[in-house]
Order: sequence, then C-alpha cells, then structure tokens
Amino acid sequence: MLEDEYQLDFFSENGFVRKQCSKCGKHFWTRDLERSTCGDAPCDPYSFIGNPVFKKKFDLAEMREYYLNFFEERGHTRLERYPVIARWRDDIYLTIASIADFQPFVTSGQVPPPANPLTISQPCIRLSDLDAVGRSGRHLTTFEMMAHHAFNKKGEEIYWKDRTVELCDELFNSLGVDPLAVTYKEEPWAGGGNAGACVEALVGGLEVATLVFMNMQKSKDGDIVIKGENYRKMDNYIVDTGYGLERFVWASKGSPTIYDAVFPNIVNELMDLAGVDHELDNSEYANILSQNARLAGLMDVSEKANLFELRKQVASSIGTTVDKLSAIMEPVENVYAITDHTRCLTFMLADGVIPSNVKAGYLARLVLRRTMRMMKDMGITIPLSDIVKMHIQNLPEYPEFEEKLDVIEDILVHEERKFEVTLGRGKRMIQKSAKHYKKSGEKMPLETLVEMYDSHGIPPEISKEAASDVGVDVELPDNFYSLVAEGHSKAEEKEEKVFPYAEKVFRLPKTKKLFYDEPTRMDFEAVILDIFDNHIVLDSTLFYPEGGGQPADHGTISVEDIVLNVIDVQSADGVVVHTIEDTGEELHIKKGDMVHGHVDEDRRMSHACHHTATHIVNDAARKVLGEHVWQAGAQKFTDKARLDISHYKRISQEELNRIEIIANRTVMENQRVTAEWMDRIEAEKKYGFGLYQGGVPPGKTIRVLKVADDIEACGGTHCISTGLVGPIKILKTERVQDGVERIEYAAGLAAVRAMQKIESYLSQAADALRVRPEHLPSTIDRFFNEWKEFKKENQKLKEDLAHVHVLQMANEAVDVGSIRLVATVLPDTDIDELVKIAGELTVSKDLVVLLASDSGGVKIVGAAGEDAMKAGADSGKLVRKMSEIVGGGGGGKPSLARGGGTDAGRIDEALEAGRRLLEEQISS
RNA sequence: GGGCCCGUAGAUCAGGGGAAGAUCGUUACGUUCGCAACGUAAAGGCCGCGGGUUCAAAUCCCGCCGGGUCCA
Repeated sequence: MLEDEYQLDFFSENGFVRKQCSKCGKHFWTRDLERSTCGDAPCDPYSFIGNPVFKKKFDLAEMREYYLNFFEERGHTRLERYPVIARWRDDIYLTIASIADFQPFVTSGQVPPPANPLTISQPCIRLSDLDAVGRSGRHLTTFEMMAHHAFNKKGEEIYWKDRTVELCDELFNSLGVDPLAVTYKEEPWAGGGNAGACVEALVGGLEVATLVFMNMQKSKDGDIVIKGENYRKMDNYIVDTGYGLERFVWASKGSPTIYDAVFPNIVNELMDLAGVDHELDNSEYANILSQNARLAGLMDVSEKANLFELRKQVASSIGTTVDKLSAIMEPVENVYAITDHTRCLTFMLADGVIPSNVKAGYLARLVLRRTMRMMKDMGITIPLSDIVKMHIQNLPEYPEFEEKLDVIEDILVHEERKFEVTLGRGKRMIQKSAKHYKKSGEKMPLETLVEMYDSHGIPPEISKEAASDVGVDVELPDNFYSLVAEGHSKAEEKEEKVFPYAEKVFRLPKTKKLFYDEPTRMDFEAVILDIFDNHIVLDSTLFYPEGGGQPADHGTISVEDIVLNVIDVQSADGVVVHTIEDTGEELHIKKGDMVHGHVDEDRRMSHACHHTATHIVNDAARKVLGEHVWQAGAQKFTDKARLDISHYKRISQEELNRIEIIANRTVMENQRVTAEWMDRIEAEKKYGFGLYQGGVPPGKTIRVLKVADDIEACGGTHCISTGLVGPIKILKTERVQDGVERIEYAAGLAAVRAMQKIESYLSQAADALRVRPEHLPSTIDRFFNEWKEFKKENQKLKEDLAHVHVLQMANEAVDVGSIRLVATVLPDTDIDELVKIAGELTVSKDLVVLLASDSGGVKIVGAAGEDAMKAGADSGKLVRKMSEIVGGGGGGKPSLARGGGTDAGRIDEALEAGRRLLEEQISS
C-alpha cells in the first residue's frame, strides 16, 4: 500500500535488504541476510536480557544527556521539556508524546517551530496500559520520549526519511549496537488526524524507537486509505521520532525488567519495606523474572486470561506450579507498579495536576488510589509522600520538583485521608449489605459490587474482602470493569455550533480591531463591508466581540439618521460580525455606506473592570493558596464576575479575606496595565505556560497582558491601570468540582452596589429584631435558642393540657356495645395535641376516641384501645370515612389514625357518621 | 461534559406518606476506697435550604446548597 514510501536510498546504499517476516508477514529492513523474522515481539523474543546490547551501561540521566548531546552535535537545537499536563491543548489532558508539544499550531504550519530541527526529551504519561504496568516487565505509566523533530515545508526541507533513519542508525552504532541486530520494520502510522509512513527500530527483540514521517492529514476526499480512513498529502511534512529513554536504559543494562533498570534503588527500598527478597544476584530468582519478562513481551497481560496463560508458560519453563509462581510474582509486580505509579504522581503533581473527580485530576486520583491499594496489600505503611520524595531525590535533573515538595506533600496527605474515609464508609456499607444476604442465605449479587464501585468508589476486591469477613460469598468476574463501563450509556456527541454565514465571512478581510489601541474611545467611523439579514460587517470596529469569558459590547451603529441597536458581536476567523436588533422594518443601509459606531460605555467599562479584576484575583489567589493555583475558567458579567481555580481544598474564610485584601492592595498600587503582541514561541520561552491560564489563543503572535504580577495571553479589554478597577468585593466561593473552586466577586461600581446590597440585608435583619447590626449574631443566637426552649415548653404544656382533657373526657364516654366511645369537638386545637389526648385516653383499653378540631380547616384524630381493637374497632377506617364527609381524606393504623378536610360546617355530621360506623364495626 | 449515590441527635446510621428511632458518646444517680465494667435515668433534632403535591411530607415531585463516586 505504502510500499514505495519505504524505498530509501539510505537502505540501498548501506547494504540493507527488504524482507517479509516469516511469522507476522510484515516487511522489514535488515543488514542480516540470514534473518527471517522482523525482530519485533512476538516474532522474536527478547535477547538483550542478561545480554546488554550497548557497550556501556547508562542510567537515566546519562542516557538522556548522551542522546540530546548526540543530536545537538548533529545540528539540532536542544529544547527544555514541556509539562506533563498539556496546558496548551484542549483535546488531551496529558502529554502523551513529544510531538504533542507542537500540536496543533506548529504541526499545522500556523506557528513556526521553536527551533528546527530540534531535539528534546519529553516526559509523557499514558494510562492506557495501567493493568500491564508491573506485570509485563516493560510497561510504564510515565516515560521520557527522546526525540528529534524536523518540520519541513514545500521548498524548505530540513531533512526527511533518509537522514532520519541515518541518524538513528548512527546513534545505534555509536552506542556499540551490532549492526546486524538492528531491524527497521515497516508500519504505517495514524493518529490525531494525521498519518504517514513509519519505521520501528528494533534491537534485541525490543522496539526502542519509532520514526514517523507525518505527511498526511485526514480528509474526506483524500485518495490514500489507511486503516479505513481517507487521507491526503499535506504541504508540510514532519519528522516525528520517539526514542524510549527507559527502554534504552533497559537495553543498556539487560536487567530482567525495565523497572530494575530505571529506578533500581527505589524498587529495592520498597521491596525491603514490603518484605520481598529481591535478590537479582540470585540466578534462580533472576531467571524467573527474566523468563517472565521475555514471555510477557509476547502478549498483552492486561487481561486476566492472558496473565494466567503467562503464568502457565513461565511456570512450565522453570518447572514449578502456577500457584507457586504467582506467590512469587504478585508481590514483586505490585512493588514494581507502586514504584512506577509514584513516579507518575511525582510528575503529575509537580506539574500542577490537582487530584479531582473530573478531567486530568481524575486521572491523578485514579493512579493515587491504585497505588494506595497496592501499598496496603503489600503492607507498606509509609506515607505516599515519602516515596515521592525518593523519586524527587532520584531526579535531580528536575530541580523544579524539589520546590513543589511542600504542596505535593499536603495534597498527598489530603488524598490519603480522603481515601481512608471513603474506604471506611464503603466497608460499613458492604458489611451491612452482606449481613442482609447472609440472612437470606444468598450470594451477594454482582450489581451490588458494581453499585459499590460505581457510586461509592469501593474497589470490588475490597468489597469481596469485606463481605467474606461477614461470611458471604461474592462472585467477582474478570471482566468486572467492562461491566461497569457497559452501565454507562454513551454520551451523545454534541453538535458543533456552526456560524450560519461562515462561507460569506470567510471571504471578507479581517476586521481592524480598534479597541486594543484605543481602549477608552467609544465612537468611531467605519465602512460597511457586508450585510446579511441583521448582521453587519465593518472594515474596522471598536465593538468587542464575545471572547475569553468577556461578553460582547453593546451600543449603536448609525447611518445618517438611522440608529440601529447592536445587541451582539461575534468574531469568526478574525472577522467581527455585529448583530443588530431586529425591528421588523427593512434596513435602508447598504454595502459601502459610511457608519458611525457608538459603544455603550457603562457596559464596556464594567466588563473591563471585571476582566482586569479577574487577573488581579487570580494572582492574589496564587499568592495566598500557592503556585498550583491555575485558572480553570472565568466569566465576566456587568454586575459580577467569577473565576474557577484549581485547588485541592475548600478555601477558608480567612484565606478568602487575605485574597480580597491582596487584590485590593494591587488596585491601590495603581499599576499600569500593559499589553504587547509577542511572538508566541518567544512569549512561551519568557513567561512559560502560565500564559495560557485563560485558554490557548491560536496564531503566530499572541497578546501578552500584564496586570501587576500577573502575565497572561489575553484578548480582552482592560482598564489602563489597576486603580481604575475600583474596589474588589469577593461575594462567595463555591466548589464547582472536587479540586476546582469558584470565586465570585464584583469590581468597581458593581462592587459598591454589592456591598450596599449586603448592607441592606443586614439593616433589614437588624430592623426586624430592633437591634443594631453589630448585635445581630448574638441576638439571633439568643432568639434561636429561645425559640427552641419555647418549642419544648409548648410541647410539655400540650401534654399537660392533654392530661387535663383526658380526665374530663374519660367521664364523657358513652357505651357502644361492649366498648366505650369518646367523640367530641375540641375547638382550635392542633393535630399534635389531638394525637396526644387520643393517645392518653386509649390507655383505657376499652375506649375508642374520635376527636375533631376546626384548626386550619378540619383535623380529625381517631384512636382505639387494645380491647376496642379486639372488638373490631379500626381507627383508620373510621377516620377515612369521617374525613371524606368534611371534604378531605385520611387514614392510619387501627390503633391511631389522622385525617382532615376543609368543610368545618360538617364536623358534627362526621362525628355522627363515625359513631355509626363504629357500631357496625363492633357488631360484625 | 455525562451518569449514579448520600445530607435525620455530638459521631455512625435505621426509618421512606399517618405519634422522630437505634448504637456509641455526653451528663446525673447507683454500685466501688478509686477506676474500668455494669445498672438506672436524663439531656441532646428547623430530619441540609426553598418551593410544590396532600387533610397530612423526614418520607413523593421540582429547584438550590453541601458532600461522595464512576466514566469521557
């Protein structure tokens, strides 16, 4: 299909031949004329374990430096790593490859690369093979993708396939790899809307590098089909390589697993803590691990069935049973996984991921809880942060980690406690439910497990354990997690909002945006470029289009004596579209007309105030809460604004007060607000990704806005100095998601109005109680307590009163057959009192009591003593009948019933009916 | 962004339209030289908030607030 793509001069000039793998049928290139297999698993098993393929052993730092230096010496510029949380992307949460650093704007050609060609070692996180981590001997959640990239354009080629493969080959040679042991397997690649030819570089059965030649993009009418999708060639074509740093280190050491190669000291320490004898010098033990890794290399061990198959094969190869082998392997695998997961957490937390129940934060919590569970299983009781500390010490190449240690520790302690609470709650729930099934002698159904996990976060293993403590059997199928997933119906893809005039707008020139240069001017002249329905496009405008959480400007556009109200302004592809109020009349304006625009100044100014205030509050929050605070969203209104920030705890009142003070101090310092259009790459270099707090704007240049200490890419309109923001009043906080706090505040006049409103609440409350506002707290406290006292006293009085009634009324009882009846009206008595009286009366076992009151319509209470009930009296039925008569309903137990209605005029009639029904009851 | 679960006494939770409960804790008294244990009794509730349905709502419905949790 793409056969021609792989016919490289480099191969033919260097003695390579193209072969087809005798096992998998794929094509590959090799210098070894004898070779018949492609070199990849499962066709070739690992041969490097115990038999390193490089002439020297490397650790992570040495290997990384060797690689970067190698490419620097060959004309590449070395780049600093990007964060593992992909702040500059809105389509992925985590950085999953080095090329992700340059998507979407560099790869699409919109923004030039920061250097060309370049080399980088990018830490990446992939959680897709979580279950295989620790078991397979080669999977990691966190790895560094070393890479060299070249971004080519038509007519501006840096280098392409030949040079790429040549560099790769040269790297292997320099490391002392036997040239005959290297194979390059052909493997078309597609991902993220792009595709291209690709060769995988294999050494000793291990894939150590992937060389992708990205030159196609997804396109409906494309003529190239890859994996069922249509693609077409792009004008720019990109060398996207990925060399696995950890795999290189592993290959250089030839240790049984990648974990023993990458972080041996932490593995060893944790093995000690878990009481596992991890003696790699012991040849028997090392042989088990090696066999395991070798065979695991041939299969996907994330599935339980495959894992069992693996165990069987390893067991038979070393002559033991599956059970014995599992007993050895499971603890070791767990420790490997713990070591890997904690390294993942180190990167995530240090780069500012806040654990949460949503988004990237959820991924962090997922890893966190897995880790804690495994630590518990292994009896490792040290705090998570101790292990993270080990990683940080182990990674001196990342000095930024050290600085974040305090926050990381705080987050981890917080998360550990949270999980404890959840587990404790879960265990109680499970035990309760288990007791229920024990009683009925059933097994605990699967749904219960699913519900426990899905709604309460209790891992099924723990449910099972807790249930068996009570003595209840639980069936836990292998595909448990997929069953959970099944329960979640797939969310509908929401339709993308399509601008109805996109076609027309696309042809128009970009509108000149005057509001940036002249933020205080509100009147302007412009020429109409186009009109469609009630939408107007001008050549230039002062109207700010909605964007960056700032609503659109309103105002008027007038042509001679026609004045049109502007009610919305949107920007599409740099073209500003003004929407005017539909008056129902025909518009007498046309293309080419000169117009006068006027922006509603009050509206604009309050937006500007709130926008500048947002930057100020964001900065203040970071100062009070910590560097991990990151804007997660913001919206401005005329009367208030809100800012969502990432933070792992609720914000306390005291912290809020400090944020408010700092924000207002920044206002009073009256610093100039400056905006500067900068080259994107340069701005990123100078200010870091903190620029993208409010989102990632497209384009080659970005507008860098400085408000006091806050520096962000921002396209909004702002006050020209912080003093003009006026007072900032924080109104409230809200926890919008776990790990995301929303701060709501008002600025400028809106703040004054907000304060006045709060004051009026206070004075109204104070007036009602006739006290001064400062006495409100104590007065309200007193009132509330008194109210409670009175309520209790009232209760007692009613009981006393009932008692008095009872004595009187017992005498009024009339005989009905063998029992006695009290039927009477107690005017203006509430239902609770009636109940109490009835209750006391029926201490006399032969009494039936029917009481009625005219309080709030009609209330009826009926009660029957023990003997009366035996005789056939049923209060429920009596009351139901009586209630119907007074236009309502009622019911209850034979011993006590309540009811009522609305027609007070028929109370006597109802009582009479009750008496008659009672007669029937006891006679039947 | 979507789904599910939960807010009842200081704590942990029952109850799920017809008199607000249990266990632990608290207090007092008894037993004891004293403590623990035990016995007896008491105090402690806007049943998260606001609407609605109903003669009647802790209970059913809607909204809000607070918490938990799974998935993308």
